[in-house]
Amino acid sequence: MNPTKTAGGRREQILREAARLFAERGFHGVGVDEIGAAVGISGPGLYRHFAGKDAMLAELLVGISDRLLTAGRMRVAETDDPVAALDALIRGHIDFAIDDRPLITLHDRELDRLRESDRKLVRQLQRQYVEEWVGVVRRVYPRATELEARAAVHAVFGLINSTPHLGARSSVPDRAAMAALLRRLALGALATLDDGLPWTAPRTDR
Amino acid sequence: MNPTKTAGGRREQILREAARLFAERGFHGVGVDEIGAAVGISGPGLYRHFAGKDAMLAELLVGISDRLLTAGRMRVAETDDPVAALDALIRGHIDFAIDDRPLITLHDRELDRLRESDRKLVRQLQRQYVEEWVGVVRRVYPRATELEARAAVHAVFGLINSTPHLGARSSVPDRAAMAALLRRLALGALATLDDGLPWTAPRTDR
DNA sequence: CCCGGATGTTAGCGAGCGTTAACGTGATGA
DNA sequence: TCATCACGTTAACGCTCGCTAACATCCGGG
Repeated sequence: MNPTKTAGGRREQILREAARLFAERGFHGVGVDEIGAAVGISGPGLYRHFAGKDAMLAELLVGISDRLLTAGRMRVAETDDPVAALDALIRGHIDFAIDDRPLITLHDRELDRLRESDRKLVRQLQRQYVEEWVGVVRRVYPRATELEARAAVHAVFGLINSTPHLGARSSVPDRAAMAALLRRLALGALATLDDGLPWTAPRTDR
Repeated sequence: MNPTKTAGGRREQILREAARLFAERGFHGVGVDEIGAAVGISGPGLYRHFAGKDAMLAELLVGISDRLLTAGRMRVAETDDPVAALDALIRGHIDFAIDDRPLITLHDRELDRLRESDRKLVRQLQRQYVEEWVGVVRRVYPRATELEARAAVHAVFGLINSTPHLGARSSVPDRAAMAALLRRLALGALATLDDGLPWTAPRTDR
């Protein structure tokens, strides 16, 4: 048993390439032949590892949602300080967005291509992840309403998940700088939840 | 000539429905028969108004990119105060994201389905729009580097464009509140560009 | 009155794609 | 030695889908 090229490794290799292709050209825009070619086999050979094209997408989306939720819960459970928990959530999500760009892209783009049952499962996992964030945000910023907190959490997801849109150009900051910048931006956005309700326009006199 | 149901009105109606369907199920996930059914005609009748399915997407994406850029330039040109210009850009983008959700969704999701020439045009318009933002941001926050400003602008786009992901549930704030919240979050995120470089972690003692 | 353009309709073609069928091959182990 | 299994291959089927062809209908103007 070769640990680097076992059957499980093959599956993971296929999933990795499929994720990349799906993110690049969309689920319907990628043929099984292309996925096969990306891993050195051709076309229908994939059916020795997966029940079908749909099954690959389902495994990808369920996997990412589950990992996000599990990691999020773990980070929150590790501390009693809500501020530290929020920071940990932000850092974790940023790491994920930077290191698994294709999956993040698929996560909120190809959800509707799933079978009813899988879609429901993914949505449930996503919702629980959001709830984890909302709970922490409301503890850090008790003046924010439930609706505000929820919308703000989604907005921060959009902020962090914007990373893939920058294209892998040379014009992008390196990993550490990018992560630090995204963290600052996310914390700065959420910090406005602490202000009084009639929020003032930015001062012109700086 | 009936101004409400002229030929141009028909085209716009088709474009509106096509945008909605493309945003819901993806470009490849929608058939021409569905688009036709959405406007009361069936299937190939669309070819009296558009050269093909690709042409509809192209017109949608070029249209939205052009409108964003034009409106952005106008707002920036209307004032000499960079802070006011930035606020105007933010407000304008928010209005767009809230009022034209399908188009915003398509804008950064189905770009690769275009012919080379159209894709190049859309990318050019998008780039110019980003440059408009980056220029204003750098005037407001001169301590930010070019790369930081550019990444921050993309992040703010992601933040504002997160609106469609909230689903049209009842659990979403009304238009005015949502717009105000997004504006606060965007301004709060960008405000961190003004801080000293070694950005401090959020204080625990609040 | 009737011509012609605008705007639809249905039937059908041709290509692409996901999937299955049938078959090959090399390693494993009783 | 040979049955078995894991893992691929190619051929082909059936369905969907974008698009075209051919034909209908309404309607305004000479």
